[in-house]
Amino acid sequence: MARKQQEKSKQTKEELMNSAEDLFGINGYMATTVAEITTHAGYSKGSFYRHWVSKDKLFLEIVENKLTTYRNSRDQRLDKAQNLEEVMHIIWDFLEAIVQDYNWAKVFLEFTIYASRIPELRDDLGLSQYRLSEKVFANLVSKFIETDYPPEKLGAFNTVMFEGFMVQNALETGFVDLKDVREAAITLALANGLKNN
Amino acid sequence: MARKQQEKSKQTKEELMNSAEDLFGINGYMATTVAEITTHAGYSKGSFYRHWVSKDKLFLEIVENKLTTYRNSRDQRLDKAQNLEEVMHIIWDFLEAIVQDYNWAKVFLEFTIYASRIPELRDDLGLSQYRLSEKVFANLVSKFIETDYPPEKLGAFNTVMFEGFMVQNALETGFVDLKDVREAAITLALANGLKNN
DNA sequence: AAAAAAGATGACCGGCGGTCACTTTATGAC
DNA sequence: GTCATAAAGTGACCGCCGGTCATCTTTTTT
Repeated sequence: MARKQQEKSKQTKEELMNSAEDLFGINGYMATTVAEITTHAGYSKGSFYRHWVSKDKLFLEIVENKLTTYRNSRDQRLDKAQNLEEVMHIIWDFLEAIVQDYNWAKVFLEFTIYASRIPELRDDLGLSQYRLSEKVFANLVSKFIETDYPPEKLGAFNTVMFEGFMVQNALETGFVDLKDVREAAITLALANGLKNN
Repeated sequence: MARKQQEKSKQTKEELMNSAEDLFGINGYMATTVAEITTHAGYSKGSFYRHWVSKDKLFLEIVENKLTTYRNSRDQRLDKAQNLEEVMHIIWDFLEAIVQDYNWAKVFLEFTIYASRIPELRDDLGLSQYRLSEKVFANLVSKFIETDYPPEKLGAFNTVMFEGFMVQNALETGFVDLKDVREAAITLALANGLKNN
């Protein structure tokens, strides 16, 4: 059995991922170098490429792990929703949890913009496991929509407003906070999705 | 008189700016190199740094020029606005013009996210000549707001939704288009800013 | 015509993501 | 225990980036 080596390899990969997660969260994607990631974890630069083919792919793997975690905690609560407003609050609790995780949402936004210029990476990010959940949002709200407003648009406005907020937040303009945006998103959803509101 | 030299210098700078504007619009900020900008304009790399201290500062100068142009055409129309909905349409005509200019809004978004990690650059972008006009928007809408909803927030939601749309647009997710976002922004403004709507 | 000033050049620098020949360590057959 | 094999780990090296600067070329001044 070559178990000891496999375990060591797995452990090294985890140490590198944790190191990367720390550094990306603090300094952002671009400003974090591969050499910093490996040095911070106690390895040399060459070790990195035993585990990932590029810095980009490591990032995608971290994103996938994080989003999976968030989605699990979100989905546990969804059955309890009774109306459109409650669904919206669960969606925004989910989005708020992302913001509060180490500035991770800011890093994700940075990577998203960067990736949009690289065709292969943009295609990767279009896959559902890497995206905020436009389609899931659409399914969630569709049960409670009373009008003929398209649920996929109503769902997508959540990501539009969330990502717009992230841009403002990145620049620290201070005009709006997350609570304002959450309220605005709910106002908009109720205005479009309910009759007589 | 050293006029001939000054004119030549001015012309070179303009040629480099035009070259940069073309290439940024096509390939984005990061992917456009200084050497490409100078070669495309018919000069060597060293010439660039006679006119700007960095690639960043050139970009800021282009942004300032562009925003000044947009604002002028926008401000000519503002006196005619009679109510909140008309003001919102003028604001969104302004934002729409930005999108339609060579994908420039996408490039500006890319630069904004990049700059947010660099303190000096972030401070520069916070200055009004480089920003979409949260405060101007606030002044515009405040005349027609009937509720006690803060006008600066109502104005800022325009930039939030616009920049959120830009992120979606950069990824080509295709869930919402600019018309949807414009309508949503107006719905939101009327819901928050007018009574009995 | 020659000195001075300004414009233009490209080799060079440190640092980046990524590569690869090499060293070190663990494994398993004997 | 010994030793061949394979996997883990290393760091010099590559091409390219933004930015620098000694040098060359052209224009202006005297």
